[in-house]
Parts: sequence; C-alpha cells; structure tokens
Amino acid sequence: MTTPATALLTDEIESRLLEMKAVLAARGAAITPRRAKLIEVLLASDRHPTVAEIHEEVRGAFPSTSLATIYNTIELLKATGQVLELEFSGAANRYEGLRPQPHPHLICSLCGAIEDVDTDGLDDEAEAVSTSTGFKIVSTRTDYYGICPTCQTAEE
Amino acid sequence: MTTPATALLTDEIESRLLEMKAVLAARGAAITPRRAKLIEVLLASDRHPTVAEIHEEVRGAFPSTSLATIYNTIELLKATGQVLELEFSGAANRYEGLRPQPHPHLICSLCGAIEDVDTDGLDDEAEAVSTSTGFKIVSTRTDYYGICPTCQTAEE
DNA sequence: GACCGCCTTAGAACTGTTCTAAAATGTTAC
DNA sequence: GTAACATTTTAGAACAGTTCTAAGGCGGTC
Repeated sequence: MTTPATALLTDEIESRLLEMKAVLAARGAAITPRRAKLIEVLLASDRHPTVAEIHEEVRGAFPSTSLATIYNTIELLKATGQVLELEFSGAANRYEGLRPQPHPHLICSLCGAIEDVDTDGLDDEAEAVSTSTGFKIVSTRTDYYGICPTCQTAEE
Repeated sequence: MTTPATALLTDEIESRLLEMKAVLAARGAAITPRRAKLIEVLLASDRHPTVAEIHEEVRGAFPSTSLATIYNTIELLKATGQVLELEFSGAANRYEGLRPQPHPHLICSLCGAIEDVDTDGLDDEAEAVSTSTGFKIVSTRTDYYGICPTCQTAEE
C-alpha cells in the first residue's frame, strides 16, 4: 500500500520545515513565531508567493507584522540557501522554499502561473557552456514563457 | 583572403541598422534623428546597455533628449521584435539590438559583464519541456551566473 | 497656411525594495 | 529576579527604475 500523494507532499513539507528551522538555528538565528509562520506559509504555497502575499498571510496570524520583517527573514533564508528567489523586473520577486536549488520554471503569459520543471540533466548544458567560454558557472536561471494548458483550452 | 573580424562585425551592424530602420518604417514609424542615433548606439555597444547608458550617449548628439524618448523608442523596438530585453530585478534592464532572438547569456557576478552564448540546439530542451508539460512555449530566457575568465585570474 | 497626427519633453506618479532609528523582545550572567 | 546586552521588529522615509500625463513642437498633407 502506497502513501497517497497528499500525504507525501505533507511529509516533504514537514521535513523541509524542520530542515529550514535547523539551518537557521545552526546559524544562531532565532526561530521567532513570525519567522516560523513565514516558513510555513512559504512551504504551504504552491504558487511561488511574493513578499506581499507572504506578508498578507503572516499578518493573519500576527497582525502587527511589518513588511520589513518579511524582507529581513527572506534575506536570512537566502543567505543560508534555504529559499530560491525568482527575480522579475517590473513585478514582485517570487520565492520557493521547497526546492531551493535552481531549476527551470514555466511561466504562463496569460494567467501568470509559475510551474516547476523537474530536470536532472540540465547541468550538462551549463557544463558545456562553461568549458567553451571559460566562465565558472555558479548558478543557472531558466524561464520558459508560454501558455499553460488551462489557458490554451480557455482560448478556443 | 578572408575579411577581418572587425569588418565582419561592422557589416553585421550595418545590415541590422538598415533592417531595424526598415521594420520601423514599414510600421509607419518615423526614423527621427534621435531614434536613428538610439539604434546606432544600441548596435555599436557590445555591453548590453541600459536605458540610462543609451540616454547618456544619445544626449551626446541631442542634448535635450529626455529619458521618456528612450523608453518610448525601446518600446517601439520591442513591439516590432527588434530588440531583446533582458530584465533584471533591482537593476536596470539591458538591451541587445544585434541579436534580438532570445538566447542564453553569461553574467559575471563580480564585474557584471554580460556575454552572449551562441547556441543552435537549445530549442530541443524547450521542445522536450513543452511535450512533457503541455505548455505552449513562446520564449525562453536562460542566464548563467558565474565568474568570467578575467575575474577568475584577477582573483588569484 | 491651417490642420492633423506623431514625436518629444519635463516632471509627477508608481512600485517594489532597502534603509534608518527607535522600540520591543528575548537571553545570559550573576 | 534583574541588569546588561544582542537580536528582532516596527513604521516610515528613501531610493531606483519605469510608466504616465499634459503640454508643446514638428512635419507632412490638402
């Protein structure tokens, strides 16, 4: 008997939650209630939330939370490699806590949905580029812009 | 006897210059002196210039040029697919007129240099992602972040 | 030469992010 | 328990890049 997908997801979130807290603690940072809530919000969301969205949700639990706290905590998570930041010009950055390693994303130009792409062998490309150019490649960002299946059917 | 690289480059710039003007003209847009200068600046630069940098240079020829004109003209070029916009959060966008089709870039985290990556077969990856996800992929953005050869030697 | 539409200007407005100074909240030593 | 101290948090100002707005300038057409 296999575990249902939702339970698996919950387990994944749960273990990341513990991991993230552990990394912060190891660095000497306090796991304050606001920070704990922020991490939960980040992991519970499958939408690559913005700072504003995270702020909104954390304020549900701690109404006096300021925006600066969200930015500060995200900064802390970034510094420890616990969050992946997707920067967008002209729009708010988006954050991902579950899979903080760089990986490609699909972005729907119509509805704005952002989906993860699971790839294993993408580093081959970076490897090839590195050897041909002499660059020491540290990180890769790949975004595919297009129309998601839902919007495609809605268009017809 | 082969043509020297610099002459080739000049030819490439020259033909792009004509092409860009032709596309604008075909759309009914005037090739004003400011716009012509902007296109020249864009093509002459190998640094993926920002709007501010372009503005600075165009002002060398037409001192009263406002920033809005640069933004407007870039917008016009974007609308006709004649310029590639590289968006950066927290930093100015950068523009490329010579090769307006999306292609990967190498970005040095130390000196900020941006270099083009010449690739032919990168669409295979997009193709694979498209079939596996159902997304209709329209455009791809790939940035490799790392340390350029120059900065690597300077580090030692 | 009057009209009309496009081009341009200067500056205000806007958005997301970062900074600042002060207040709040722990934590630790004793 | 409490004094001293570092960390966290707050509210709002500051900032940078981009977009918007209203007005004026320019050039072609009839």
